[in-house]
Amino acid sequence: MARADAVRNRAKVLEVAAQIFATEGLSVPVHEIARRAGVGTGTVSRHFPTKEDLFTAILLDRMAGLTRSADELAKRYDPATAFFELFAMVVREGAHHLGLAEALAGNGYDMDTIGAEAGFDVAGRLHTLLIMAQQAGTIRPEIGIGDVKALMKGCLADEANKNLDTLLVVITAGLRA
Amino acid sequence: MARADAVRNRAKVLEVAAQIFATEGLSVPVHEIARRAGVGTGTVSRHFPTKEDLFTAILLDRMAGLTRSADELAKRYDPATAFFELFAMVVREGAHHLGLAEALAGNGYDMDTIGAEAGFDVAGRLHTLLIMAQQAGTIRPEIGIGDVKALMKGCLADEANKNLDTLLVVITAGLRA
DNA sequence: CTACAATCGGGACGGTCATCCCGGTTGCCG
DNA sequence: CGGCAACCGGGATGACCGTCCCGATTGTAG
Repeated sequence: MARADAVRNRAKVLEVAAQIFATEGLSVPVHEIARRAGVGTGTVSRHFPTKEDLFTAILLDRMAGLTRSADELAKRYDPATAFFELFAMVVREGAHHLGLAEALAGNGYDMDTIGAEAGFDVAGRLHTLLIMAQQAGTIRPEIGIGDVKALMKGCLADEANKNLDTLLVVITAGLRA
Repeated sequence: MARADAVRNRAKVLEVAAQIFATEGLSVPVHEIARRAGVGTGTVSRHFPTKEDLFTAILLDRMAGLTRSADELAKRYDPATAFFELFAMVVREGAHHLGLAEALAGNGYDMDTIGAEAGFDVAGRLHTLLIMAQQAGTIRPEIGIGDVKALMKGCLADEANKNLDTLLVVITAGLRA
């Protein structure tokens, strides 16, 4: 049985790391995370042998929520609406989570693979909705999932995040058939 | 009068660095650039005291061409057409120049400032065309230059660069009033 | 051709960071 | 309450990189 303090420390590290990754991105040193969590770097290393392990754990948590939302949208709305809603949801999530945005921007973390392996395949859900909407004739047929991801990255690149809604309007208008 | 070999070395470094930045991005070590140029790291350092100096020199060269093209477009076409052409031109330039794309994506280099100081203000040209096109009623009025840059980054984020034209069509359609 | 100064090469230095390791500590079972 | 195994802290280690420095070299003026 794991010791109580070990469980507490693991949770504390996870909580602090999630906060830091969200506000300051992935380039924060592990030592800094340990310091703010009030533990030693060794403690972080033991629970998450690699910095990537730590971030993956946090990522999966986020993606779990998105996947659930995706499924709800899919059954509640028509494909195109569900697609655009999910698109906006992912982008908004990334807009106030710097680390997530960086991961989406492809700084070494392959979110698709990570998510797919854990059953939280957000990209897959998006792709399915895209194809369905295209078959229904509501989204341009020549669009690929790669184009969609590129546009998502564009939204996340908006530093100010002030005009996110404007961008979404433009992109939505452009994607519609 | 500068020594002939110094001139040669400077040119060689510039040429090799441009090639490397284009194909492998900005994270290539300076030592590697020196090695491939057949010179010592000291030689690189002397001509370009900082890695940023080296990249800036290359950047300015690219931006000079873009600025010239921008001016031609502006006098040959109506604002909206010129805007979209310039947009496409910048994106295409970035598509086969990894370093340029990274700089646009904001990895520490402020292209706008660099370009403006040297008189190659691509962003400024783009902004002017945008406003003119908006006054002519051909582009949505709520768009800001920040939105435009975000969309540009999106295009450059397309790893495959296969569907660049598709993306441009989508974005153009979305931006039009 | 000679000598000197500009230039060169590449190793040294300093800084950053992720990961590993180990002596000290403490929760927990009996 | 005692003892041990699991756990803790944080310093040590090693990798990477940009920049600086200096002894060796070489172009060039005279």
